[in-house]
Amino acid sequence: MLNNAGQGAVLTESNRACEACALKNLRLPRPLNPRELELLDQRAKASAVLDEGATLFSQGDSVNSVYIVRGGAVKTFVTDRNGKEDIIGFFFTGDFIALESLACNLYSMSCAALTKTYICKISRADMQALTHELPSLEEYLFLSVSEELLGSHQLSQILRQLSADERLSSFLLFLAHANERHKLSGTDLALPMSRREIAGYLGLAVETVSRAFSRLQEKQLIAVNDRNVTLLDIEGLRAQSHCCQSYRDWTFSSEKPGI
Amino acid sequence: MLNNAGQGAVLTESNRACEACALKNLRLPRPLNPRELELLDQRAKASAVLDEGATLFSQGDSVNSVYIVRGGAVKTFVTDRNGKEDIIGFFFTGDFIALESLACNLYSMSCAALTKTYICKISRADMQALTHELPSLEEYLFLSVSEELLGSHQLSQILRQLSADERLSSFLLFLAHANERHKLSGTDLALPMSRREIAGYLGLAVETVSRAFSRLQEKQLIAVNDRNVTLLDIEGLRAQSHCCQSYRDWTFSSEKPGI
DNA sequence: CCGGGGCATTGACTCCAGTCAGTGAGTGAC
DNA sequence: GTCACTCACTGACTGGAGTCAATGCCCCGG
Repeated sequence: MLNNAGQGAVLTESNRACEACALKNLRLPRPLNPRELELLDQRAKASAVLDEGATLFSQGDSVNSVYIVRGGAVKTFVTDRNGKEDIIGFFFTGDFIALESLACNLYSMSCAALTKTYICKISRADMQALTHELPSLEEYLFLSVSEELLGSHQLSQILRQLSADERLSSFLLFLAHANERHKLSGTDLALPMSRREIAGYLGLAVETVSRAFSRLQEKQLIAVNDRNVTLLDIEGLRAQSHCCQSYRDWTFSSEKPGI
Repeated sequence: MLNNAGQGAVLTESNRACEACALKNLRLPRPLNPRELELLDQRAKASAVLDEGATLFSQGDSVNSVYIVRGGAVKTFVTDRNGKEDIIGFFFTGDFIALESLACNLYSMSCAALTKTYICKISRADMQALTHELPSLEEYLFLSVSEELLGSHQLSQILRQLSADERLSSFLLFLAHANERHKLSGTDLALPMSRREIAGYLGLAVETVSRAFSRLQEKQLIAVNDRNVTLLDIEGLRAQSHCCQSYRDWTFSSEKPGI
């Protein structure tokens, strides 16, 4: 099912592209200062290129590294007894992947690429050294995971309260938000994930996701062309997803406090 | 609805009970070392006693402190437009409450006591000072929030996949687990929360929770007497809740790695 | 070229959980 | 004592989402 197994995925040592790369685009609880960036950059030598569908790590693998998406998109997921994938999260350029796994020895989830994806890798040992050199990085990690947790609470709320159409509206707004963070269109979305993956994330059946797309289109809220979706009426979508303005908005509002 | 409002709840300065108190029982990603404990202890002077239903903080309040449950139980929640409470989490003796809120200026949720509850309070400034004196505490906080996040993933899984009976089974096993952490019975549970609160946590209607209790009782898996529940067949319950052995088990397995 | 497979969509049917309604027990105010 | 209120439970009905099935599209390989 997944080509290109595991940790072995095309690692190119000392890939100097890192120097110019997207670490600066790390999703920010607060901006990294130059010194933090420089040190991170020095450590983040090893990188990987994942083809679509390739696995970065699997549930049960030991946690030896931290990964950052330098470009592209990945999903984290667990596979239930029926073979259905339960999607835990999507990660885009600049995101730490499953940072919270550092609290464990073994991954409790798998990670695979949605599209061709470039990964920065920092070994656990390097990360440990870094956080000792640079206490503010530890704080940064705390803030990052905290924001993930706040986002997860919102997802839980969505899963508890919202109908299929509302869930999909929330999800599209979340993607639009992610797009905007990367200076892409906030209305024209090229979904990197399949309907099945959306279903696995939103806790719906594939057919239900498909029908929800159709209904939102009928309501003139979006225009759907396969994986290309145009948001026609952001306010209408926001109204649909009432519970939360847009996924993760809380966590990104106003300036950032320290601990 | 909630008696006894907010931050003002019966703060007794310099309550020396702290010295002997439950900070040692902090839920552990790893044990705090004696120095960490001592420093925490010194700072955690101010404490609060909350009557049942009393609010510790409300959505929108500014985040000025960290709170730890010294004894009792609290819920964190948001109230939706229909006045229904969406329960985000339950916290018991030794737990940090909504630690991830340190990443924000304002609370994105409210917190209220389920029973008479004793709270330790550490001001944000003290916390900041502490983490500078004691870098390993920062790591501790990172691990704590990471584990919360891993737990939240499991909850999301529960909300996505499981039927009402299965959700309740998972929840009861989670409570049993929490009980065991506090050296209480893992089979005889005195639920500190109402059916409505369980419903708000599991994303169900109150009536559905009630019916789920009845069905689990019919199946001889539990014995229900109002808020006193006896788990008769742990393995049967575990089978019901298939997705995850027991809520948070992942996060508490094996020894604890550092970053 | 055609066949196989995955993806997306749509329709028909089923069923679980929500809603509405009614009951009884317990508690607190007066 | 009564009244009002909350909590827990149960029954009857409804509806939204899951399931099963069929279709069309596209891509890849032989």
